[in-house]
Amino acid sequence: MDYQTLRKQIIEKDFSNMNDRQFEAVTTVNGPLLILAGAGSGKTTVLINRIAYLVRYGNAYQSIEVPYYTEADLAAGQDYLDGKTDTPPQDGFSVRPPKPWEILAITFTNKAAGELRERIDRKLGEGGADLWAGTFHSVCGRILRRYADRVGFSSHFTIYDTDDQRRLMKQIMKDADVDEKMLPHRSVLSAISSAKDSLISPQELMQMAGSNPRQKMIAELYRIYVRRLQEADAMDFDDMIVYTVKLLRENDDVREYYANRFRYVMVDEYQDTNHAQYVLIGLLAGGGNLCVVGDDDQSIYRFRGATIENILHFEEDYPGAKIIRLEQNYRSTANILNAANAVIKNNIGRKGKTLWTESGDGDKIAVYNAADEKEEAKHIADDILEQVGKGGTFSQHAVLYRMNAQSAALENVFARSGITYKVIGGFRFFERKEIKDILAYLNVVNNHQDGIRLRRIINEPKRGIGETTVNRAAQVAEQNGISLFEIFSRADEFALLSRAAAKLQTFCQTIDALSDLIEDVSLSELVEQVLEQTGYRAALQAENTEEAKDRLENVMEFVSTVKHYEEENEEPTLSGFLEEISLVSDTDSLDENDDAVVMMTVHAAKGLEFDRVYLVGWEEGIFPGNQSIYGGPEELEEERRLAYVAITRAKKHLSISHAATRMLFGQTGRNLPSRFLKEIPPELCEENKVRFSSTVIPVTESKKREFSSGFGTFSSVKQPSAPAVAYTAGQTVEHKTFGVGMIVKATPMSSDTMLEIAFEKVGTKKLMANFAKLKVLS
DNA sequence: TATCGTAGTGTTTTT
DNA sequence: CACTACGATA
Repeated sequence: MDYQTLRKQIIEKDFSNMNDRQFEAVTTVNGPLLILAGAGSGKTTVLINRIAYLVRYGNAYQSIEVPYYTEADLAAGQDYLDGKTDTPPQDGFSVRPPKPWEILAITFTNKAAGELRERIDRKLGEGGADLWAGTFHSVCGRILRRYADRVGFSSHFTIYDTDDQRRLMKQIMKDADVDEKMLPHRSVLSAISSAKDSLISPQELMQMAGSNPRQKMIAELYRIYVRRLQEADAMDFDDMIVYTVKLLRENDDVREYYANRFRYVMVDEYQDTNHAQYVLIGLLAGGGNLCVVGDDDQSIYRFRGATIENILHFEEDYPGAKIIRLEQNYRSTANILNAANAVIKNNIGRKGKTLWTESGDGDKIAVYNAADEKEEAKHIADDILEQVGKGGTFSQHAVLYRMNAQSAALENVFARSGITYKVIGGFRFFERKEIKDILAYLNVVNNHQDGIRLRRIINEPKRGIGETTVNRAAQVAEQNGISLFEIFSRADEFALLSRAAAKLQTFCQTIDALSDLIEDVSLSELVEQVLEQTGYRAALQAENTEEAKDRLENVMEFVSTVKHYEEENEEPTLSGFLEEISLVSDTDSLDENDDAVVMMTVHAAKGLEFDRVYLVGWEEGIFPGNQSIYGGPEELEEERRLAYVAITRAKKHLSISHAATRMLFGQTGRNLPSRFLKEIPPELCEENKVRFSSTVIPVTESKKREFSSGFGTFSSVKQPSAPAVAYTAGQTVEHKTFGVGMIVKATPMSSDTMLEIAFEKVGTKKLMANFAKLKVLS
């Protein structure tokens, strides 16, 4: 057997766990490639294998005649990248396989990037850490830290979040005397954001505005906003993309450096890229070895500028592009998959594909009509407890809703039922007031120009520096083109500020002293010093209320976050830390090691999968939401894609529910079942599997008529009853399958007792006493 | 200047 | 409902 055939065989064996399509996707590495990957088609594995393939074999499989790489080639490649020679690798293709640091993988979350690195490490033994993997924002951050000066920022520029943007815009509009009633800052910001997503400059927006006064005003505010951000040495999320594009467009050397460095570029979730990101990808993937992975049916971020056109026009944008479709689903049962297919086929604007699976039908989809949102929650809680009682875990369950506000009703019931749960998204740790305060301090210490953060903390804790003082100082700063901080520190020079001058200058000295510490002291020590020197901790301690105690605890928690960061990073820096926490996404914090039911929005669930999924609030006006019902067919199609994403999260069991009446935002409304529910063929569903609810739900006459087919007619309600045997912590028991164990915790619930038992062989499990059929040994 | 109270307001989805 | 923003008062 000749060498090449042998080699081919080795590769085929190495990736023998891939199906034919997947194998093709893994080994097609040269030139543009679009992988249309349906939900659950194993695209993550494909991506990982593709990188592993590249690093191990280069382009060997396709261009078998290219000689096996030699030491000399390696050296040549190294030299090339070090800029010692201008000769690119021959034919534009690599002769030697690329190194991990020559591969760029853009993922949707930081967590996905981390997993990618880890799994590359596991597969190749090493090298994962060198891989450039991250979200658009973190990759841009990394590039910008290095070249920010080329676009007018310093290397430790600040990142403004939505709240900072809001504050800044409110200030700008106040300065410009714009009436918020006519033009809310919210709409200005969203207009600016979509302009940035499309790479439209303030000048261009002004031109586009023509004579429309409202549009002209927005463009003018945009111009000021951009300037103010630059003065503050700050970027918002959109800026990170915009300025990276600007950097690469205007600096040939930088563009060439990255385009040459990244010989292979991969972009996941391509359907959710916006125009700016699209341009960025084009600039980075100068070499043409671009592979994008996406699913037009899962495009759910139109509201933040994502355009499905990017995926629909990929072939035109990159001539000669190859398209590979992955349509075999390995995640869900046939019933779940068919339901998803049935729903999405009602959309018109799509590439069109039908997922199939070899797995069996599985459970039917449980459809449940609840009286109201409380009953809906109870039903789910009962179902989860039943599963856990049978030996299941909490963490295999997920509840998905359309908006964060819907979590409250579920949390209430879950907490009372003794269900361990975790809410992803909503109010985040880093959005708490006390945390934002400390972050503001750190940001100001890091960057004195940061006026927005400075305003936040100048009188927190109270220093007797009021709004009037700050506004006066801001005016002086604006007139002289000096930063607010500098005015504060030179307060004695201005008559207007004489009254507060001493206080202002003391404050500035404290900040300056803290800034001096950055070089000499560890990050956590710096944070300690900030808490100490600024009097923030002392002020909280002095308050002596429950709330202050709570906040103090959160502050401590924050300090341990800092310590954690220090341990995780080889060279921890203040700006690095601040950037990292600005860019964490909600799902990054998801840890599948703790056993808890996961609750989150459908958006947040993208890319995740669970054995048992509960979709709540499938009602007209909720899902699809009113906005989309009245917002035109495009909006509705996006909503349907969202439904498709929701359904395809489930592996084994899917439950969809809707409530006849729902209390939301303080009002009780009646909603009809969602149209998406009607799009699922009835034969796949099992309607209203009536169960014994643990509590009496009062049903009024009028309501009874509404859903007589369902809950209303079933009036038999099981009374809460104590379990046959009373269990207490400390008892030793025997379970049929788990063996002998000791009860660690016994939590009485409405009609049963939840037991936490430490088994000798299988570890700690949570069981329901009535289900577990335990034998008491002692 | 700080605090308290009330009125008003807005609520998709997120890096 | 829950939060914020603003205005009146101490």
